[in-house]
Amino acid sequence: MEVNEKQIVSLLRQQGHKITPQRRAILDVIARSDGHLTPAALYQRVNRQYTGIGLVTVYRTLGLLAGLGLICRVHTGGSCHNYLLRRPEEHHHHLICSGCTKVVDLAGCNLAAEAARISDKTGFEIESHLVEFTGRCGDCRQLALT
Amino acid sequence: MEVNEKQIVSLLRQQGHKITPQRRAILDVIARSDGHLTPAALYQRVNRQYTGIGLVTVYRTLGLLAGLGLICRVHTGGSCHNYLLRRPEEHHHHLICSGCTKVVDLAGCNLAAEAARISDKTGFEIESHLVEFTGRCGDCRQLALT
DNA sequence: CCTGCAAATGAAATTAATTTTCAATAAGTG
DNA sequence: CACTTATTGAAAATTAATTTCATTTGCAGG
Ligand SMILES: [Zn+2]
Ligand SMILES: [Zn+2]
Ligand SMILES: [Zn+2]
Ligand SMILES: [Zn+2]
Repeated sequence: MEVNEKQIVSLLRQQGHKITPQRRAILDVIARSDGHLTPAALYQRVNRQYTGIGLVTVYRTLGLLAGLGLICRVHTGGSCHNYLLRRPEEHHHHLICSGCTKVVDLAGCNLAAEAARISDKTGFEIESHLVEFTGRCGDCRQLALT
Repeated sequence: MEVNEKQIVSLLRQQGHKITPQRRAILDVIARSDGHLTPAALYQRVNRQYTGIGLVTVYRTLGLLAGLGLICRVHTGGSCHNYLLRRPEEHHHHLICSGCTKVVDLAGCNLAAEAARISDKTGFEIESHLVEFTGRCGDCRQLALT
């Protein structure tokens, strides 16, 4: 199920990207890592085994891989420079336009059962959840047509 | 349904926070704003009507309000300093431990129907979605007991 | 095996967001 | 009114991420 290094390499080639030692090193470290890493943490790991691989290259490679859907990004809350929305109301979800960053509140949430299931399965005590849909609003789609 | 300024003020007082002119100004602007704002944008708006309110105070007030659940944060993708996870596989969701930031992949997703419904209702063309559950893992809960 | 060119790299500078520090100020209690 | 303590804001510090640009290099084509 998991995409292995060889597959990634051939996909990269297919897409016209070059296979550099740096990219190989990064892929290798990712392949042998568990869990998740910040770009900086990955940079450190890579440089424990290989030399002279720049942080910029790590950023660029991660961007490339994420863009191709080969790795995934996680918002780990923390101090992400988030946008703020007014209107408290109850818990709800968000719909964000990728064109103009307009945000629409989505009332209602039926994830309680799902949360309970996850809790049972994983032993986590679920505290909260975040759901965001991303898409293009009508306005932005109009603009794209011209 | 919405919490109004007066209610917020009394809640703040209840919690032992002081009601300063700065906080009033920020609350006032939030109350009259639509949609969402970055801290910087809010800062600008506040200073169009009031004078001498520092950006730091805006940050602090937003943090306070968000902490009390009176406003909400949105991750608008962009260049949030995200954490990265290995393992591509198919689309899936995440469960994040708020104690140790451990991330667990949650296989399966049954939000397609929901996405279609949202699309119909809002006119957005849904491109993707993000679901994150946050909770405390077994290990972190153990630690908390001591 | 060469050659040439576009893609990729990395050091350094830059941009940007957010947090910390700390002295001065002011809210609210009694 | 006075006192205590939270709050404020300017400036510095921290941190993350991107841009720039000269140099290097993968690899396609000969
Ligand atoms: Zn839009
Ligand atoms: Zn929900
Ligand atoms: Zn944990
Ligand atoms: Zn999903």
